[in-house]
Amino acid sequence: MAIKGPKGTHDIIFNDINKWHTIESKLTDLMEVYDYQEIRTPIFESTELFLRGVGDTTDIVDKEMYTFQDKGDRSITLRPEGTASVARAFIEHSGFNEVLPSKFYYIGPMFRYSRPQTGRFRQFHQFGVEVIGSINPYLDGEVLEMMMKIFTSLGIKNLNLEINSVGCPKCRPLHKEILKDYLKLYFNELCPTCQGRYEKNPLRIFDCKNTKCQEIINNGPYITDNLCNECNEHFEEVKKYLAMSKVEYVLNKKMVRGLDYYTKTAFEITAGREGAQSSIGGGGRYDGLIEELGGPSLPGIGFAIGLERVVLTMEEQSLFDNLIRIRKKVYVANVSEDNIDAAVKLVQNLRNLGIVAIYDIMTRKLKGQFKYANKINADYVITIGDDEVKNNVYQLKNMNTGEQIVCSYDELIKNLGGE
RNA sequence: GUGGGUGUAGUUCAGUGGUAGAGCGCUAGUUUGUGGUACUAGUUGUCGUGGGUUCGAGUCCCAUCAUCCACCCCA
Repeated sequence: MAIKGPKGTHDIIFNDINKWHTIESKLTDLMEVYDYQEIRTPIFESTELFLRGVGDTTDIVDKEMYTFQDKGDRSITLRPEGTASVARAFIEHSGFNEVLPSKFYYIGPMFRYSRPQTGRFRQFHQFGVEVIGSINPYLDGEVLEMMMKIFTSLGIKNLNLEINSVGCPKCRPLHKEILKDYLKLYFNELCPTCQGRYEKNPLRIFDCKNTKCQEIINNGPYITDNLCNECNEHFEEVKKYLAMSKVEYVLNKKMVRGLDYYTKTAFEITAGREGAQSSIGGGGRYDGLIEELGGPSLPGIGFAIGLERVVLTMEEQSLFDNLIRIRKKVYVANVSEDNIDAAVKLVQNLRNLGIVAIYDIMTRKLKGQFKYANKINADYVITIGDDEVKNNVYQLKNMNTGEQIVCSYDELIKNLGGE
């Protein structure tokens, strides 16, 4: 039995890789425009980083981490998300002594041990952005606007941005008490999961799908009603920026995100997929994280986009159909084996001019070579035979129009767009 | 972690307990130096794996593994 890839992993192979390249190049282009720098951190870290950074009441840490002991008996974890690593690297390299804010983006694999299903893998890929060092609410707005621009520039439709404010260490504890006082009255009616959440993280009850729990929580106090002045003003400014930038959003007072480090602005974005795994990105502000991880008290904000879900959404919306290949492909065919060396030489010359060129390495007959050229979507086929070699001319066929001309080397290069 | 579906060719899938199949793809051919269409031929199978029932199992039963879908959670 042949060995298969581990559960929850997938290969990006054959034509699929073009989809990823398309997305990645769009992303890196945009990041340049916004003047963000790429950061590459290791894909494994000390387990402790995630325990402290992501939070040990989260499901991610609780049950989804790939953790193991290495040969030096260190506890290692494959990163389940990117923010903690970026924060760690920022602190470790004293980013706070450099010009602020630090603006990073990253792209790479993440690992979570969960049951795979549509749009969910154990090794999956995220693109993410982190900005450290500014508390300005306009930054929240800019980051949101940028995230939306990523999706719209890829052509993705039916986007739905939801935002909320989850408060800060000043107002959230107070709100939690108010919420708990309210929930106490209905405690016995909550589902078992939510009864457990009551002590550990009552805000998460908002996420419950149970209709009874929803009924109870819908009539309860919302965090946005109990924000401190600072958080409230901040949130108002964020919304002002979004209105100014014509970024459409829905205020979702019930949204509470699954990671402990979020403060103030939190957001999530979906793209019209029905039900399961419709979320293609999310993020928020994390003003306490840098300090929590041993750095100075600096605010931060970021988001992550699930690339598998972007690919899935783009496939569903048929957005890969009209990908335009900018570089033309030239196939150099030989009439017989005697002409192969001439074909090779031509291919080498074309390549030196930056023209994409290939020739037959399967010793196919001429007809077979044309079939092959057609299959690989060659734009041109140049045929080399004894006549052409003798007369120093080239048969150039445009595979899209079917037109074929005889030309000199200079004309050939000119036709192929070379210098 | 919970629940459901499916495992047969590269792929998508037929296959009533009795000789292993089709479409697509791929490879080659259809006499002369030219693709897409058409036609012809070929295409590698421990029918996921291990047990059981049976004269006989791709088919029925059990187990196991894999995979897909949904829940949970998230991207």
